[in-house]
Amino acid sequence: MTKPHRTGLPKPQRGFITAADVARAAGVSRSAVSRTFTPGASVSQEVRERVQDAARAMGYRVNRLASNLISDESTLVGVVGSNLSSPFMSRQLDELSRALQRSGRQCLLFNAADARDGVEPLIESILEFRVAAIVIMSGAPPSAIIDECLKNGVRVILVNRQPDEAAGDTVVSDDIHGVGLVADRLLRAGCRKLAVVGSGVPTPSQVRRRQLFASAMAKAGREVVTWSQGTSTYDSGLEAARSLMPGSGIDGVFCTTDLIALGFLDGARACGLAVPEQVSVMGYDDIAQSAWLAYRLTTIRQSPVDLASAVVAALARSPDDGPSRAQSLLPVELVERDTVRSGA
Amino acid sequence: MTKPHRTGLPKPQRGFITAADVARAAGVSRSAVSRTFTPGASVSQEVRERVQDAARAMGYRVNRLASNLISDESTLVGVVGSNLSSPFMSRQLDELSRALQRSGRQCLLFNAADARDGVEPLIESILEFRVAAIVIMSGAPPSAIIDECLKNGVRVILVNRQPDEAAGDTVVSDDIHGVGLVADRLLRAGCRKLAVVGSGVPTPSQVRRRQLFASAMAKAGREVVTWSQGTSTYDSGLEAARSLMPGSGIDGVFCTTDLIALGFLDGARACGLAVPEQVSVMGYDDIAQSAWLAYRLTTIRQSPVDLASAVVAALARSPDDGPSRAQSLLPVELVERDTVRSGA
DNA sequence: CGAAGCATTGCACACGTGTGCACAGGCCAC
DNA sequence: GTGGCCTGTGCACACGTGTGCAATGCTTCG
Repeated sequence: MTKPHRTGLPKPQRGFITAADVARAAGVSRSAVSRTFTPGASVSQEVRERVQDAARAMGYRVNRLASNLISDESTLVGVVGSNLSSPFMSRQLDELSRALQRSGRQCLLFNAADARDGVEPLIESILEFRVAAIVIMSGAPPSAIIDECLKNGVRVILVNRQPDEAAGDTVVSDDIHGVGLVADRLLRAGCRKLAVVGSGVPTPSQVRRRQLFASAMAKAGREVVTWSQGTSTYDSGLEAARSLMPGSGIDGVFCTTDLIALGFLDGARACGLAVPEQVSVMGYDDIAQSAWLAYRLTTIRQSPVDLASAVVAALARSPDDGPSRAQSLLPVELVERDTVRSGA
Repeated sequence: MTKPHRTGLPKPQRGFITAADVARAAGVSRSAVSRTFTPGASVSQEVRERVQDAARAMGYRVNRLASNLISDESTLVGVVGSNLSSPFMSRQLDELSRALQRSGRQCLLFNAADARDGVEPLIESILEFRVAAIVIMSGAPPSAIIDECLKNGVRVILVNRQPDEAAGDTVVSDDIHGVGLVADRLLRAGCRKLAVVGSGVPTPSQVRRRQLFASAMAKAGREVVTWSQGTSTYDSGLEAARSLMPGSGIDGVFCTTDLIALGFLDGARACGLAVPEQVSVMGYDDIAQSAWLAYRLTTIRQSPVDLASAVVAALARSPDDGPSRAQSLLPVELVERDTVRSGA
């Protein structure tokens, strides 16, 4: 059912005021109205004011659908993510959406939580809106569809995804350095028997951190127990501590995510283990909750603000240079709190 | 700078495939292509298959900008919120975006965090995209602009806002019942000197809960101390406990938000107060962290899933019935944990 | 005073799609 | 055999906007 053809009524009840309406009211051509709202266009001061007054009075707003349709320069950015309510992801989304807005873009959000058959249909859907770019913070898009995005002039930015499989710009946390800091700190605390606790879901950062930690410890000649089950949640950490720790002799634990680490801390305490006297625990991300007095988790900080800036910077790069494959490494930093034995 | 006029090249390098391209390749008219992708349109099986094959091969995707431009039936929903990284808000956004997607809509997200001069310019910007509706989860939009949305056929749904000031549908948590549960529970625990702790930002739910609690306690003849400073964060709760509790004799506290309550708990413990033996503490929202072993906060649950359903239901109501002012009350529920003395 | 330059404005086309209308062709019933 | 009905298809218009091109009027310089 389409909009009924403009009736003879002077003011159509439904639908928005168009530039033609404003032009008629201001006694100018429609072009003049369009130029009034186009920065840098040539309009006399007098006409501009007349148009602006009429537009204000009538409640005129440029129709960006029509505008984008013709100008081919969209300010829409598709963002796909899952676990939007997890502390780290929600923080990332918060900062990203702010940065996008500050740079004059809009954020078309797609939640991948229900995407049982991958993010591909989501990306298809995003492309229908002719976005300028797609930011993927979750899921593993097949490289075929990424290539198709790029072919159509849609930038693709992968956040913490494997960069070697597909094209597109990549923004990744410096896991090598970060996990190195973790390994150093736990060794300095004198830990002899280590564990790495992560989720069973093989997201790129999960497996990467686990492998980096294992190899660093192997190099130092330390034994490492691996626990990977469930999802990346507080409950997983809780269960890990309960079923892994009692009588194990483990005295140093790296949780691949702060959220897991906090659950692990509570689980360890419930088992009667003293942190950090008997077990040292480290996390990764530095979510807000890690600073809470009940936890004071020693962890690795990666800054969502930096991530947002990096994404916007990647967006700003001229797309005419062809499908770039630039990778930006985000700095990380050790945050000392109270869950690792002092290295004295 | 507009797209260069279609050159003589058989395959334009930039930009998307159009329905006309597909029609040419499949040897049919452009109408046939359009009808193939329009559910319920009349196309023969043979043509449909030929079109679909060509479309798949060429990577054709309907341009929803052009489609929305003409059909006037947008599936885009503007969502404005702030504090997107707070546990409760991020959970709400998570559920809302999922529910919107499940109902075939898309979510255009606007972060109001940087909006120093109100959400009005944000709403202006949203309207330029000719969204079907706007969901406002934050900020206090002037009723003038809400009326203008409605006049243009854009539904407006206010989440936990004051419904009496402006038109538009409203979805609110049942604060009256919820705060009633809080008051009952604290009285049943035998608390004699109460405090209500909230942020200094006068959001509707903040002031509402504070007032309801104060009047309920006044009715029961109990003294109530009010503390409202800072924002609705963990740190506010922490500071409140430190500067309010020592030597005050307060034995029952209602924090208007779980996040504040968790900070308050840590602050109270830091002051050497035993919870719930010396102080009973209750929150509101039931965020995930409240169930963590370090806190086990007794609180009021309001379900973000219910909220999302209510918003989608409001969206589904026919807009032809004129600007409705329907209000849906979300049920709340007492969650008993360990921060309130047993009522025995 | 005339010519040239410049600012301003309107016309007309383009963007990509949905769909009413007319028309063609096949099928069925009388 | 012929008229009526139904299905399928193409033409053409509409949606609201940006902008190149030409025309107009004004200013300035020689």
